[in-house]
Amino acid sequence: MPQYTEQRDGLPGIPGPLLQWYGKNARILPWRDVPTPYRVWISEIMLQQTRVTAVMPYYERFLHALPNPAALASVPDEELMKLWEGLGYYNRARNLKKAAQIIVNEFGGDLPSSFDALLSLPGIGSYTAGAIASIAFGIPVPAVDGNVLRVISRVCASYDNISDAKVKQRMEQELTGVMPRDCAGDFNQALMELGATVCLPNGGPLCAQCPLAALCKAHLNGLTNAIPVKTAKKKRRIEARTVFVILNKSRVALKKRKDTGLLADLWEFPNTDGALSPAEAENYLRQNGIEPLGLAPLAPAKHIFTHVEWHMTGYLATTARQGGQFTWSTRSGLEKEYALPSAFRVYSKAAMHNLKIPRTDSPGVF
DNA sequence: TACTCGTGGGA
DNA sequence: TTCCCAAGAGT
Repeated sequence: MPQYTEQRDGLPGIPGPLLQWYGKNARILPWRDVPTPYRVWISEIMLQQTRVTAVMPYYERFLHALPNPAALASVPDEELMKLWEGLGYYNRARNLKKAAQIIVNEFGGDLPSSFDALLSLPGIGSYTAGAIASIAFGIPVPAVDGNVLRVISRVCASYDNISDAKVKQRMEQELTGVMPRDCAGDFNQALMELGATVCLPNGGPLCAQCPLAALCKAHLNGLTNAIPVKTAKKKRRIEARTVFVILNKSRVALKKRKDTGLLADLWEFPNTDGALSPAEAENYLRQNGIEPLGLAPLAPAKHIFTHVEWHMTGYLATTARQGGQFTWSTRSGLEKEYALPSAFRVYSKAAMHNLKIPRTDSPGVF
């Protein structure tokens, strides 16, 4: 207990210098412009495990297409996925829609203004509930994300494992005690901003620029390299797959993924386990109702997910008939209609390239 | 608790 | 190349 309170006694000194620093160094971001509850909500969901630069091209487009909870609640799933295409963690978008339906049906169309009600919505956990409550409603609750865990661990020189959920819960309690009541949103954003731009991970903190350097125990004791402590990540497994770009005139074969697991319910090019030889590839096509006229190998490709790595072999095939259990998409459909995950990007490019100029079915053109 | 769920950028 | 990881949540 003594060591515990001693570790934490630096926290009350944080708000003053931190808020002063934030006043001068806050980045100009689209979602900070007009922080309405809906806009803050959308931004916070997009930013989960996702960098600011990745969110930028999606945010305004999403807000324009779906400007309020009612619009989000009634958007067709395919349109929703297309808006989210390439951003990853697609369940975030599905949970947005589910939550919007609850907001419309149970909260009169406006986001609820209490931490607990926000927390009850799909896709909103303790961090996001705290962020919306504080930034959009001014409620003095913490919003502890990876940045905050790192910053506070270093300020306190704590060797607690920040991967442990209990450590996060404790930090939320402690921050509640020092949270300025009149500017909770700025305080939370300032902590995150400091983590994102100054108190960088992996031995890269810019302590010379840090407003908390004078009271940061990790900095004062040369421990910023060792803190925070985090559980090592598990190694990825490797899966070999063979992907088919099957063309018929100006259309390409697509298939909808199953509704569970990785990239659930998104679209894909027909593909199967293993690295197939040309003979095996031709066999696969016939078994799936495709009589190939031409078959040519495409460049191999790799796609890295969090827990899996796809090593892909590709084939470009032409067929005289739109057979098989496939959906045949035009170039326009590929661009505007079907949500195709980034994992298939190289094959999408190959398809687009070959759909661009209609040409005769000849293997020689590849 | 441990695992799943995407993607892209930087060291 | 390889690893880390980014404004996490759900199961």
